[in-house]
Amino acid sequence: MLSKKAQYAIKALEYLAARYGQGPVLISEIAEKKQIPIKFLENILLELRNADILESKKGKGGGYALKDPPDQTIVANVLRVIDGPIAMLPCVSLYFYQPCETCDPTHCRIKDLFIEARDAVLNVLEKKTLSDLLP
Amino acid sequence: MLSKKAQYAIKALEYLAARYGQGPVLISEIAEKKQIPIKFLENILLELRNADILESKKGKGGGYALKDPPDQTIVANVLRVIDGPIAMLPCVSLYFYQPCETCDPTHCRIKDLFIEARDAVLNVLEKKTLSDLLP
DNA sequence: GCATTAATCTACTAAATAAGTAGACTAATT
DNA sequence: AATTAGTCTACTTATTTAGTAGATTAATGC
Repeated sequence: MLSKKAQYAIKALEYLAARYGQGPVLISEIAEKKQIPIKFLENILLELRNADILESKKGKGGGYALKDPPDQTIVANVLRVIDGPIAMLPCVSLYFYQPCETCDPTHCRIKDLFIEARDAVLNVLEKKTLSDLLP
Repeated sequence: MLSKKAQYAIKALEYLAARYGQGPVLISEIAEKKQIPIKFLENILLELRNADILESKKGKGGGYALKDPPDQTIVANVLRVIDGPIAMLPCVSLYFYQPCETCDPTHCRIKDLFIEARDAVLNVLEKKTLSDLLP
């Protein structure tokens, strides 16, 4: 399951995707329209900005905007920034790989199974972008 | 990510699949061979038994065994028993469905996306059985 | 250059879940 | 009756999740 944080992130990005090319959007506006606790949303947007998914501007006329066009912003990357690995086991994760201490590294059938599962999800989430969330 | 509990469950079941048809296996044997804390494993096996995935026998000559043959024991069901939903959002879960309060129920593009992701994983995990874990 | 606006940063707190443990109890054998 | 081995109830501890508070910094407009 995605965390609440990741769910909020997707909703906020959906909103920013709809406003893409129209200049910065206030955190408060996103929070109100998408019903997200504002201080929590601040943290989320900051993380997305530090991951180069968003850009921000301070002061009057400031706010947040997508760094790249909606069709360039890949859903899998968003989820990785907020929730970490998409794979179901550390030993089959592409971006958060960690070797498993117990299982035989030469050939593990459990590993094979979860590589298949991982590839199946990634085949969807790596191809989907924020533009797929727009009406 | 799967919980440690689910990872232990898979390993224990892999062991029991290899011993299928050879009578009950002791918890202590599984715990030792698969390097799982024994008291924790007790809880796990009990949950799997209550979910009709395992059967058990008390007293001397007792232990745990698969209820059905390895090729009838579906991995997706095992994961659901231990970790709950496989879907990434409550509103797209088949067995643990919960409506989302905020989003438009008539048509939600976020929902559509995560239905696609869910179907992709289930297409793997519903087809795999414990016999796919055997050598 | 000062006031205002709005994001940034540091540092918490509370609640829930994950991971594991302890010990008494029950059922089946011998 | 003694032994064996799973069952049940109830904890504890650590980690993560979800959210909050308040001071700080940067940009803009006058």
